[in-house]
Amino acid sequence: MPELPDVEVFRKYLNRTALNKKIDKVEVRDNDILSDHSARSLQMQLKGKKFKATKRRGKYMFVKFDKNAWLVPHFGMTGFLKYYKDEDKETEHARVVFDFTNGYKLAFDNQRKLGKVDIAKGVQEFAEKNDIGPDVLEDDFDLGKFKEIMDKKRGIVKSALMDQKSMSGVGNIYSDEILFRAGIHPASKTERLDNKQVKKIFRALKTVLKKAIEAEVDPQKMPSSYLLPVREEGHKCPECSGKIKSSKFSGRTGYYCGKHQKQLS
DNA sequence: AATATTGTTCAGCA
DNA sequence: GTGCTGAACAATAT
Repeated sequence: MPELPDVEVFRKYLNRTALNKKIDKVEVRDNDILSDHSARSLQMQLKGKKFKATKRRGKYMFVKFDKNAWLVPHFGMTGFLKYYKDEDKETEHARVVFDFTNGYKLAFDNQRKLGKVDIAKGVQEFAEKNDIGPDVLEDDFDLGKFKEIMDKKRGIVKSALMDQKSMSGVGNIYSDEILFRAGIHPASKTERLDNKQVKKIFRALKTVLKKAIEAEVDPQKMPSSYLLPVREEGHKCPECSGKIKSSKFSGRTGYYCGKHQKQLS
């Protein structure tokens, strides 16, 4: 699940549930999830504090709990947040649980343990240290900037969009959706795209991600002309008379329409 | 039972 | 050194 729109939805969820509640303790149920710091130091730093504000950069979420101190959840391939009170509401793979003094808890659920919970001094500092590119939904990520980045990229365009060092936020699912809307084949070489095509991809990128956030990431609420609700091999293309195909691109399975997304030679 | 999976990192290669 | 690709990682579903 967790690409940019998913993380944005989780961030808003945290904002309306766990913000400004006093933290009583932190339960670390799986140490794989922690980055460098220990469970003990996480507990010591957070006890008695409140989550004060949230930010997001690409697929990373930032939760402020002190001056120059942010919790940084990252979900990996699976995961979400859950705020609850009763034990029986607890989710199956709650790896880190924040207990609040009001009796509620916030769980960082992460089935496959590829997610991480880190601590940073700030968004900028964390982004530089971890080489995370500009967030694609920021206002200053405009067509000029996108063109500049794409000009430097080689290889298949789907991978270029998914390279978090160049720009952050787009993953496997949404790169498919973006290229589907732009009518570009996922395996097109980035260096072969003309200005018009780059512009088309840029437009699609902004629209698709915004729409997904609006739809709260529910495929059923996405426009019916989108690929997402019908992302399976052999399905009829919602845009034209073509059929949906799938194939491996740089090791990831991508879906596209065999008719209106033509491969560049 | 082998194979797939929404992310990131790193070895291998050009 | 740089940049791209594919395997590995973990746990579960089909």
